Amino acid sequence: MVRTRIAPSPTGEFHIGGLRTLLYNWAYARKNDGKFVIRIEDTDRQRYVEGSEQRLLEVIKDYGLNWDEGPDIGGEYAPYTQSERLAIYKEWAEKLVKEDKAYYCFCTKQRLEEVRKQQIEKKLQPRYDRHCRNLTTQEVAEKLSDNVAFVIRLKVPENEEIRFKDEIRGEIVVDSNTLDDQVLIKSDGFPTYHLGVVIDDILMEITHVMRAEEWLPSTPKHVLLYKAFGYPLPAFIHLTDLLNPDGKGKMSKRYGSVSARGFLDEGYLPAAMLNFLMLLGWAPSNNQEIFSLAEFVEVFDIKGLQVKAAAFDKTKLDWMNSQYIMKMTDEEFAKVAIKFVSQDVSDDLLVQIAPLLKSRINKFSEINEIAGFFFSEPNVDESLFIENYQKHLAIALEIITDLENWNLENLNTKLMDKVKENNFKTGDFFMDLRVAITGKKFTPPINDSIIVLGKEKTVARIKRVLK
RNA sequence: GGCCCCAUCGUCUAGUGGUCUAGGACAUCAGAUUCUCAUUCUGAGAACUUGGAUUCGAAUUCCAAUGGGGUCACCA
Repeated sequence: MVRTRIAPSPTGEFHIGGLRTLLYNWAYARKNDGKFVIRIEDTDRQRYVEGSEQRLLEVIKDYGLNWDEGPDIGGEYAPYTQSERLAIYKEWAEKLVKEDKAYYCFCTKQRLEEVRKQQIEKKLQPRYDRHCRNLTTQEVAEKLSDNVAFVIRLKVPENEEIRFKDEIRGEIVVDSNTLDDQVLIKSDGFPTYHLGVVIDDILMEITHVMRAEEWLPSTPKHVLLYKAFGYPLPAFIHLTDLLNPDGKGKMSKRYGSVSARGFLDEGYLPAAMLNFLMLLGWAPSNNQEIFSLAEFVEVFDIKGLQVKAAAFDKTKLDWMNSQYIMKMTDEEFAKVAIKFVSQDVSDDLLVQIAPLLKSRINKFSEINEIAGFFFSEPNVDESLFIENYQKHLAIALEIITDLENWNLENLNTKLMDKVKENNFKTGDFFMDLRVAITGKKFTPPINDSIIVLGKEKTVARIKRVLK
């Protein structure tokens, strides 16, 4: 049975790249009738952020995704929070020590720093000098009984080729001599990521480890650990990192929000975000662009995963989002829009203006800019008017005031009749009307807007301009 | 710097030795429709990093250079 997982740390907001990793893991489990697991890796108590775990779970739900086992719902392999599994890590690590695959290290932080400094001065690679690697059992026992602070380190074998297969990159070979004796258990008794992740993936029977490319360099250590514990390797799949829009460096806050929540707050639709994300680093063979979640699960295939890191270009995201917005019903549109409108407006009004806005916004945060004049009376800058605008407005006012059947078709014909009758330039006439009503030169169709706005408000706005 | 990964239009990508005068999408530009803007439609420009090797034939295989990314913690 396929079992995938994501293992986020509660250290802040959930990163958009993490959401993509989650999406692939989720889809792969769904496609293969497997299980998708969320495990909280909270072994760094320094960086722990209160409440972030809760927010993480919430944002995943808000994106419309779910999980089969996790810290909140439990499961067969509970607990799913690493800080609740400390005894396991300790036991497993001590077993490694007994088998001479790991060792106690009593070096102080100061000594470590000193060693590192000297290595750098001598232009050597900074790494642990294995000072404690060959302590006698006697020495270890003494220090332990003296309560000297310690860590447990992995005894990386010498002169060994470590091999593993990445499902999308092929075989990767690393010389064990380039590896440091990784700390497994920290002096506070918590495991490091490397220990925790391997033990839990073994215990939780994770079959496919799909994670970001940044983990690739530490995978050899994990391979060593799997071997040391005597378990077979899972399938490793290293997903490309997400790069900044200019392709320079891992995606950072410098170019805007990078949190999964942030994009929702900006007015991107969950389905559009997911659709955009699935195509960043994965492609189907048939060039299809728009995918529902269900379709994605249907066609998702590890073979389509990219090996080259992708730049996160918001331009295409905006287009993608606009596609989803245009497909919404007016009611769906209103339901989302109301969360972004800065004033109190009725649901009914939003449903009415929805058809005028759907093709005009890329994301919902733009709604006040494009539709603000529906919600409150705009300021009108007279310099926007064309010469002799009073004449245009006076005529329009007359027509609108006398209009009996308040509907678009009627308004269109009556207005156009007058335009022809007076030999106005159509564009100029409507531009003046537009500016008087909205205060802007770029707006939804003006007659449609007038119909929604109603006679009373329209008349008042024209009169206000005419004084 | 050591180690690891990678390299097709500006961006996301299709492409697994001949059908590639390299396809699609976004973006850009031009045109059509239109009361503005947008939508929609039509069209255009735009790429195989370089150098070797293998082969009758290479975007596709191999090697090297160059370039980009990642990683080198008692963080994940």
